Amino acid sequence: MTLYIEPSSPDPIYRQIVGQITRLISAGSCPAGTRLPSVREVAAAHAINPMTVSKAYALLEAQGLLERQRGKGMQVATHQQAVTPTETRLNALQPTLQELARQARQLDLSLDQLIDALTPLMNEEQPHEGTQ
Amino acid sequence: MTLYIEPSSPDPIYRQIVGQITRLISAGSCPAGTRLPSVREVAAAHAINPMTVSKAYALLEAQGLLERQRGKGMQVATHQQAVTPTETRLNALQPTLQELARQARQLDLSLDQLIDALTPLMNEEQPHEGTQ
Amino acid sequence: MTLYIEPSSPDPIYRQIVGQITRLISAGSCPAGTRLPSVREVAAAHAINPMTVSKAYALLEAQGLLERQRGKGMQVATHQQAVTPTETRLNALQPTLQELARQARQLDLSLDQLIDALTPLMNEEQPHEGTQ
Amino acid sequence: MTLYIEPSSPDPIYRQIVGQITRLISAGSCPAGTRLPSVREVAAAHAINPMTVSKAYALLEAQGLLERQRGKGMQVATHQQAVTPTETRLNALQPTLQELARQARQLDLSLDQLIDALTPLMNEEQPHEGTQ
DNA sequence: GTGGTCTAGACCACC
DNA sequence: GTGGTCTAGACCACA
Repeated sequence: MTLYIEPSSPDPIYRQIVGQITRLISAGSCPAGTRLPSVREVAAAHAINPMTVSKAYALLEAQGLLERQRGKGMQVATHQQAVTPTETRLNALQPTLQELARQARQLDLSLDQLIDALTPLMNEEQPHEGTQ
Repeated sequence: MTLYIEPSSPDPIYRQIVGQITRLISAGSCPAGTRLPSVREVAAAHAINPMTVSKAYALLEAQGLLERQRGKGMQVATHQQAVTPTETRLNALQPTLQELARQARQLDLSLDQLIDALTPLMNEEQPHEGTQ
Repeated sequence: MTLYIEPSSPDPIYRQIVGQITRLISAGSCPAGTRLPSVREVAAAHAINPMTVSKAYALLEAQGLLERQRGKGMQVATHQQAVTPTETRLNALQPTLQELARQARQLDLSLDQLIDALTPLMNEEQPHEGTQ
Repeated sequence: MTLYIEPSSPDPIYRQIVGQITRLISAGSCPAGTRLPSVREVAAAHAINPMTVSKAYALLEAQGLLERQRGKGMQVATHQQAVTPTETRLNALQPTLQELARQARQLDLSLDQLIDALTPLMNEEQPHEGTQ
């Protein structure tokens, strides 16, 4: 459960956190019950405001993905499915896919060119991942 | 040079305009010297405030993509290359591509699954849109 | 990083701000990372509308001279050179120099006359100003 | 009496015309009675709007520098001094000189550097001159 | 007709 | 606290 924050990203830090945790859970990388790093840990590790981390956790709790254990921090909700079905995970990717397709069309780039550009990005050994 | 505005999009109207024009220019759809629709035209056509359009144009001018012709409106900067090379256009797409790859890896989706999801989006006859 | 505004100047306030900050940065007076006074501070200090300051900052950001730190204000872009080389700074002065030379030639004034007129202006202790 | 127009200059076309003619007259290059090219000639020669030329001529007439001869165009006012004294001509240059000094100080450039940059501009054989 | 400038005010998002 | 976004309205400058 390592998070990667990009402070200069166009999308806000709290949303980066929400997005990453959401995806890690639905991919099954964090089984139900997994303990999350504390707000302070995350804040210190990335030199960001604890309020920002707290906001992200609160949103995830409101969505039912995380559970708060008083005095012990947050954990992945126990009633979480083991793994979200592939179709559901693809749906979660739709907005980004559509955004990409839109920009590619405006830039007059073909599907093949897209695939060529995407392939190395998917294959390369990434530390883990980045912005969100 | 038709613009498509999505007022309810998460990203602001002026940025939608900036993004679209930027891509249209680099795709070669607007050769150097092309006249842009007037601030008032765009504003009236999309029922938005002229200031919003003006702001987009001012930013594009600051970036050197547009030039002002006093009393005659704005045009695509004359020192603009006819068409931005494919490589450059692919570079412009990098942030979105990386974002997609990161999300896909976090969701534990494969390159093939990505391609399958992307293909229909690139092929389908898009009605016309362009959030950015 | 003190700004001097001349509300009655022929050139607009936002452009005075843009011009001053641009020159301060290229003279090395504001190393990369320097925090800028907040929009509201500047607006209050000079009794001008915050939007006017904001516009100047937005343009400087579009030119890549400033960076936004979300929730913390603006700073001089980190990829900014420590000090712009003399040659570059002289280049920034070229338009004004050429303008001067043109006018002087039309007025049938010699280089020596120009220098005599310029010398006191460069030596005098300037109170503080900066139309742009 | 050749004019040089720079449509993309920051200062408006009509002001370029006014400035050039004013300076040429005060330098003695256009003795009293010299006929000026017609509004249409100037407009056609520089592909600018006749209204713009007309506005410049009207301003010069209002200042007493030009006289309108009905049906025959404009000429340099007959009561014009042969040559404006040097001091007066230097005064006309003051705004540009001050602007230059201000920018140079903000750019942390020295008087000597200014002179070095100015010297070639004053010596070079210029077609005649440019913007204004 | 074109764009520009500034103001005032309301509201949002982020940290 | 920071900046951002948009609106509405008034007025100016330029061609």
